[in-house]
Amino acid sequence: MSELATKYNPSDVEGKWYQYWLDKKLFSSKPDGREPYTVVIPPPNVTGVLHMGHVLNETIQDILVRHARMKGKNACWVPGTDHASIATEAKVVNRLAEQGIKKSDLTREEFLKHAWAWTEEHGGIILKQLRTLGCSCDWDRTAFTMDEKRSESVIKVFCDLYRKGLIYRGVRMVNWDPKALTALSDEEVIYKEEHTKLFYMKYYVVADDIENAEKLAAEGNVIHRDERGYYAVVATTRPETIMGDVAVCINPADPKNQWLKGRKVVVPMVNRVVPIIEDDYVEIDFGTGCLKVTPAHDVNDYMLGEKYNLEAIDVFNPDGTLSPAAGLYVGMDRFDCRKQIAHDMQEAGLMEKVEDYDNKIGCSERTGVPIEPRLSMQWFLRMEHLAEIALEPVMKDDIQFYPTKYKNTYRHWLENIKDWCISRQLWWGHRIPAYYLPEGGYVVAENAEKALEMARQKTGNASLRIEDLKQDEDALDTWFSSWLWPISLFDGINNPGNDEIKYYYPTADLVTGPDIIFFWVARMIMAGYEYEGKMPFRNVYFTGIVRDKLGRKMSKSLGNSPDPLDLIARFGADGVRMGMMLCAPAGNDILFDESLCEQGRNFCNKIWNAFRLVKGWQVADTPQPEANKQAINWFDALLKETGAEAEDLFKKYRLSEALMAAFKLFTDEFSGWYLEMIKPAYQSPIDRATYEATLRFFDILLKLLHPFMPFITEELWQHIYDRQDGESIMLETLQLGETSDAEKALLAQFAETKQIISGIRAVRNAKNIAPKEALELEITDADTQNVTRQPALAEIVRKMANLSEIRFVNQKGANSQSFLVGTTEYAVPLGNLIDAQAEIQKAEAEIQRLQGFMAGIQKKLGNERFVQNAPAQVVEMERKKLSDAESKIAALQETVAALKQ
RNA sequence: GGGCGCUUAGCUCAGCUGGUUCAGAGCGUCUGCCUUACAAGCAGAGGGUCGGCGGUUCGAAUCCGUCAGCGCCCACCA
Repeated sequence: MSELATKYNPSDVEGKWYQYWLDKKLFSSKPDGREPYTVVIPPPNVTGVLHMGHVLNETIQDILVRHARMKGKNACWVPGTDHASIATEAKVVNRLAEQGIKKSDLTREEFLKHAWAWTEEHGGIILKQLRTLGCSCDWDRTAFTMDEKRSESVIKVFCDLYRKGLIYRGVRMVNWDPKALTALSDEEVIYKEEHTKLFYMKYYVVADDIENAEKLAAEGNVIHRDERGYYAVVATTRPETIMGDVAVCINPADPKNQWLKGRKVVVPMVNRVVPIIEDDYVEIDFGTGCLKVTPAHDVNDYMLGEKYNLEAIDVFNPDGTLSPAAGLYVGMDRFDCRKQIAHDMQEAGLMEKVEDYDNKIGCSERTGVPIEPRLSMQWFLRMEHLAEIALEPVMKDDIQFYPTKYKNTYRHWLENIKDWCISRQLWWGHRIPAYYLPEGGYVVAENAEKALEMARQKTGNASLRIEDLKQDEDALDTWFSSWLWPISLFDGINNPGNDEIKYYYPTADLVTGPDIIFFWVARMIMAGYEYEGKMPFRNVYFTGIVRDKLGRKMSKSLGNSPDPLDLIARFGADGVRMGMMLCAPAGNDILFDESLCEQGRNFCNKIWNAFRLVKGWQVADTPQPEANKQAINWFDALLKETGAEAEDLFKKYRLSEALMAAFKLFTDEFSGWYLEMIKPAYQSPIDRATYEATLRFFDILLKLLHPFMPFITEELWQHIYDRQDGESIMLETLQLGETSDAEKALLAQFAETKQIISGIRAVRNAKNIAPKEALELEITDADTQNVTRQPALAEIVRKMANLSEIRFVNQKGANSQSFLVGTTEYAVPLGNLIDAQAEIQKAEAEIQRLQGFMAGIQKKLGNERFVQNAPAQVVEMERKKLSDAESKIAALQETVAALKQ
């Protein structure tokens, strides 16, 4: 190790140590007597590839897991992937399309064969990528939401909820994705702002004449008439749905439209005669106050349809083209139809006007296409009960959210929850275990055999065969499997109360993005209480969204997302991890910039070089200098103090601050101060006691840093001492203990010592004196408690500031430059380098400032209400400030006097 | 349309229930150094009337009100 390169090369060590950890099974966890610490990975999509969001998320988890492991806990981080039904199915469909195969030409079995092939080909790539990041997952536990155990769990839970009456089937208005050809849950719809048009269309009134037209107009009615007759004007953004119109609705209190009450109007183009109905749902001030009612294609219209018993005419095919029921434009895409019908109505004189309009359109989260509200038969899960059991634990902080602001979001959702549409018209997923009977009706059962038994019982027909039953074609929503993840990973659904679930559940921390708080977090809490009677995790750490330094979301289309593997290749995994963590306060968005990784890499290099220095020393059995002894005591105290600070930050999940504390400890305190204090003169050996203490410090520092930077810390830890095969820093524990009062005093003394040294260096800098040139220091004799009265500290000051002498004097000589530390003045004699005039000016300015400062305090102390009301401590502090300022002024006045001589 | 959050040095952020010498950190900037661990470095310095206004208080970055800007979430105005 004595001929180490001056620069750390991560690629030399990362692969080596990861393999070592794997070979020695260091990530593996089995239940034992230790306290468990469990984390389940938010399963990435099985066919996904690593992006910066993952890097953030998995780095945080790995830090927490490694930290817990080093606290002596039995850490278990379970990895796995999600089948991501709709996303994966879409990818498979696309690939098949490239090969000229249409999904509709395949049977379910054939399609699934392709899907599994795809999954095997691409599946798990992301898990391999996590290894390059250093993630310490127990890979033997790798699970998949569609593997055998997890699938069994899902089906079992479905059946259970069905039997409890929480799952039902029915025709409802659902969010339909015309591209994926499936229903979606409300959570899978995202609203996008869009510039559209508002079309004002003429609905002619079925009446030759309107009696009292003038009187009605005088009362505020707005009556339209042209050469063809009277008409109502209906505003819509979706003219292509008029073929499904079955009524026009007005607000009964709308003065503009009183004249329409009880009348009938003709739907343009289709010439259907429909009634005017009245409901106060309609906003009087929107458009013309006339709403066309299309129960099959709008949630609210559906509600009106139900209320007034109107027919629902579905004018669209599942793929969003016009259906035969439309009668017109059959087969045309809904958006082409919109343009066409608008044009045709314009031609036919049926369009009053067209305005620009900004609208929010619900789009499919996965395919991006606008959602079509559509009536269809779906499976739903009732949520009232589940919402109820999931709310309180979060409100009471049994489950703690970081940051807490998400509690509000969580509560709001649960308090306004709607039933969960859990069926998807997809093949890739868990098939709904409902079996339809030949004579109608269905049974729900874990498998076909059980279903058959139930069917025979239900029908009384003993000759019923399995082939007579038809299983539901639909699959379950992906989240219907992932909501069981913390339980199903330990097989708690299939084998309730087994040793693993008893030991590992509830898990400790969940790390995830706030974007899936409803999709996943809330539902895991529901399932946790419903099936284990306990919370699934104690803490939820919500990460922010990774953005670029301009604040833009990272995306493929913007091309602003760096490839994590490329970053790792350039900066090392430790460098990337540190770069990520430096900008990652919980819950805040992450403004990521490559230069942060550079900082991480530089820090690795710093550690590396500190190691080179220490390991390069010759060791001799010489007596230990007193100064070294004190430096060691000081650094011991500092380690304890910083260790406790970092520990506290860990508890608060302020990981970037914990890292910063460790970073500063290593860079500033250890490298900048401690090593410089004890560093032997060039080519001189170091005494053994100091050397060994230094190795011990290095060992502790590496442990402190290990959760953040696993690779370099392992590499160097292995080289500090001779280690046994199988040993690893990740298995070490770190206990530093409390700082004693004596140590606190020592820390204060060193703080002062450092200030003196910095003061002298500042003088050097200001006067451009080379570090090699030794200086002298004068301190007033009156300061009997000065830290430099201690020979060890004086020695340190001498060494670090390159002084030839420290003198205690009655009166300092002329021509010296001075500075204050606390209330003590330190003077550096500089001979003719001193510009007396400038020094006097500086000192006088400082005196003036201090006098102003004193005046303020005196005023405060002169205020009776302050002295009466403020705590004694605070008043005392003010008095101290006052007397300190007085001393400082005295010292400065002395300086001025000396300079003026 | 509701709700939540944010606004502190050039950038990213700490500053908890108001009071430890006229506000802190990292990065960047500036100055000087190729000093025999590290120029991916060292030493030092500069930089903020804590978004605006008003209030409570002996005392406010911190509490209250209000305005402005930004962000997020929820919501059935076609």
